[in-house]
Amino acid sequence: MDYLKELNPPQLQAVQHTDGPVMIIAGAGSGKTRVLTYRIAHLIYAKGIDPFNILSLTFTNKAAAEMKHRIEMLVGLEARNTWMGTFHSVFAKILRVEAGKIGYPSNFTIYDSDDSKSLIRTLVKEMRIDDKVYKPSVVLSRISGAKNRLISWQAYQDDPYVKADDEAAMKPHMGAIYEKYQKRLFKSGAMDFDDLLFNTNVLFRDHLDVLNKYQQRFKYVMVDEFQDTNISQYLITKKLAAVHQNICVVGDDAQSIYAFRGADIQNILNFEKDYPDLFVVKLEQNYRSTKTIVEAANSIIDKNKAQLKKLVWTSNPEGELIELIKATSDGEEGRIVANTIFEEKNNKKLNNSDFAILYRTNSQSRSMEEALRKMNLTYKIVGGLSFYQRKEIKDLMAYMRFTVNPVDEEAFKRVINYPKRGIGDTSVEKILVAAYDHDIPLWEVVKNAHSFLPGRAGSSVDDFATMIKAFQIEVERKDAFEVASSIAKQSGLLRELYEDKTIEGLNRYENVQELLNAIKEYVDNPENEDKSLGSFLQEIALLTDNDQDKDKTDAITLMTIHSSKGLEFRQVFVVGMEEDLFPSQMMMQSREDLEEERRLFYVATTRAMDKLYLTYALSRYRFGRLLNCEPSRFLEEVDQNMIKVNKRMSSKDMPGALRKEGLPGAGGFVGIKRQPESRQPSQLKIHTPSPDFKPSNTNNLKAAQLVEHPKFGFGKVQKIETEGLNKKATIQFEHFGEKTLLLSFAKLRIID
DNA sequence: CGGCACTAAATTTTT
DNA sequence: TTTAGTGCCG
Repeated sequence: MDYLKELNPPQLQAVQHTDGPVMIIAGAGSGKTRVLTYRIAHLIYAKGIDPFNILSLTFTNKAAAEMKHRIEMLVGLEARNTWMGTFHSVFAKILRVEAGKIGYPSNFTIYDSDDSKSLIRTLVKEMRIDDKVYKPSVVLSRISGAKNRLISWQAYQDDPYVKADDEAAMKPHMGAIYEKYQKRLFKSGAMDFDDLLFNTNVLFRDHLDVLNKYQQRFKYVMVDEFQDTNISQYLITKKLAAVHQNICVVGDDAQSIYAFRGADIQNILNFEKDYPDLFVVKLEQNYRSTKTIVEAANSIIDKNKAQLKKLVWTSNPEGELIELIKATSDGEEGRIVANTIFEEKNNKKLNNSDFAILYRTNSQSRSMEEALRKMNLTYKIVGGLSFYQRKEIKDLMAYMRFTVNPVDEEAFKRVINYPKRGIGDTSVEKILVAAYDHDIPLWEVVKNAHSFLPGRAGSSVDDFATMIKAFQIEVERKDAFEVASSIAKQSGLLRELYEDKTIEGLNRYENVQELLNAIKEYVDNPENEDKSLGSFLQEIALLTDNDQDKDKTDAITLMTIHSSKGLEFRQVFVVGMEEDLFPSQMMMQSREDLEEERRLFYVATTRAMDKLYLTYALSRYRFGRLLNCEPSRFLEEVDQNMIKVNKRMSSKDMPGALRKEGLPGAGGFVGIKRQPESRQPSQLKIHTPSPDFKPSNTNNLKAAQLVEHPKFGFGKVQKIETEGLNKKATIQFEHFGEKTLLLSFAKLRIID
């Protein structure tokens, strides 16, 4: 077969070894997507496998779409029948079909993290506990962490170690919030992102007939970006593949950048244990980048201790040296980048789309945008504040959500008094309390508002209910687009925006129109069989605008390094190479965190095909204040032979020299010295944690290590045990005796 | 109940 | 710097 000739030997092995468990370790730029698509094509072509029996899981909708497209080119339209999508979207679809089995309505709402946080905020308020201690984001990430490890709220509360940890962290109500949160979600007919995976696990655990159905269906299972899977995801795939054992995972431990979200590199290591007859292939030849870039990237990742050994190499030409650029301010950094792109475009006859500007945090896009605009360079921003996070979009979506699922509390709170219809906070509160006290569905209260709310407010709610009922009737008869347009008009939302003649108001109005266009597109797309509003909502909940990149215009791409994974560009600028920004200060709590940041840097550098630029500024606006910055430690970690310092810099300003002597003044400002290496607090405090206490990542904690616990003080690790999914450490504390703590939750600082 | 003015917090990454 | 949340007054 022709297509097999286009593959190198390891790639060929990966494609042809179709049966049994397979792990493909794919270095950056090693043709991973090609292998995956060819493998699927091979299954269909050569092995005669029905596309219906193939499941491929990815992490982003974009990756799924891209793969689908490429397979279609190889195999033709039949490829549409393979199941391909993100973990979240595939299992949301399955859950939608099977929802009744676990007590959910099939039109359940999917809460995004804003909804989740808002719910947590109300719960904390209701419980009358300190909202400074129980910040929504903190609580949510704790709950999310538990769910990713498949710890239910019951298990959470039953575990004495978890309790001890929460108490030690001065957050004893965490378990109670978790419980209320889940119950409230259930009552609202809603699942958050983590529930989609958690509940799939529950479904497969409690309904073997359902599990069996999908096991039979998915004879071949493939997982892309395997290094980013969390335990919950891993167990789902493992269960699905348990019968046929045809599971193929593709990943690169060097590109694991989502540990903060529960991704667990252990999955890669465990994989070998779970499948003893595992077939492993390493793809090590890089087809993307120049020798310079590949070697520089290798020199970076070499600094990491935790990694699988592999040797990425390329036969591509040497290429240009990496350019290191110093700017005095973030503004100047932007101007230099814009100028350089302008020159390179002219010199090498490149398109805008050949360039990418990558940064650690979304907020850095601003100075870049300004500079690009001044040079009249077209750019597009990927990610950032999502289209779907805009208020006006969320408002209209909330109307639609509430129409389809009128017990959705978060949607209710958004729309009940917007546009203004004279129903204030007190009335809303009364409605919610009524539903809560009598334990009846929210919608029942809204429908019979007059019996709970006398007078004006009551009749306003009645009118509101009448309106929603009218929408619901439309949902029965019309497609998503017709209903959505009708909702936008009848609710008064469109009028409200139309009357706002400010520029932002105009923008908002246009955004709503854009959403309606998107719905029209959805309805008109023959691939979508179910054109109901409910179906659309389900789909849209898992979309981010990273996914809708149908831009035909030739534009420079601006995005975070995280969202750049899997992409490539001729020339790449990695900007903001500064200490505390990249590596991020928020991340710098342990060696593991630093290694994750370093992998992120590795991902950034390996996006470049021809040329890489690293830039940093000596000062930068943050929180509206001008701060002095220091070059990133990562700059020293790159093989210096691969770097040329931009002319603007004299050689004595090399980052190495800079770091030792502090920064020369930047426009009159004196560089700040890095925090003295204050790892060890010299004096032992017993009850109160050290002032600089920060929990370490304890994944690799070993016996005999010294640790500090915020409540129990200092201690020595006696032993580490693994019990199911959880690792426990027995620690002998200096003043508190021996304690056993659950590592996934214990806040421990490793003292090295 | 709604609007205005003040304060506090946010900028780590995403399904 | 910007946004979101809160409190006070009409």
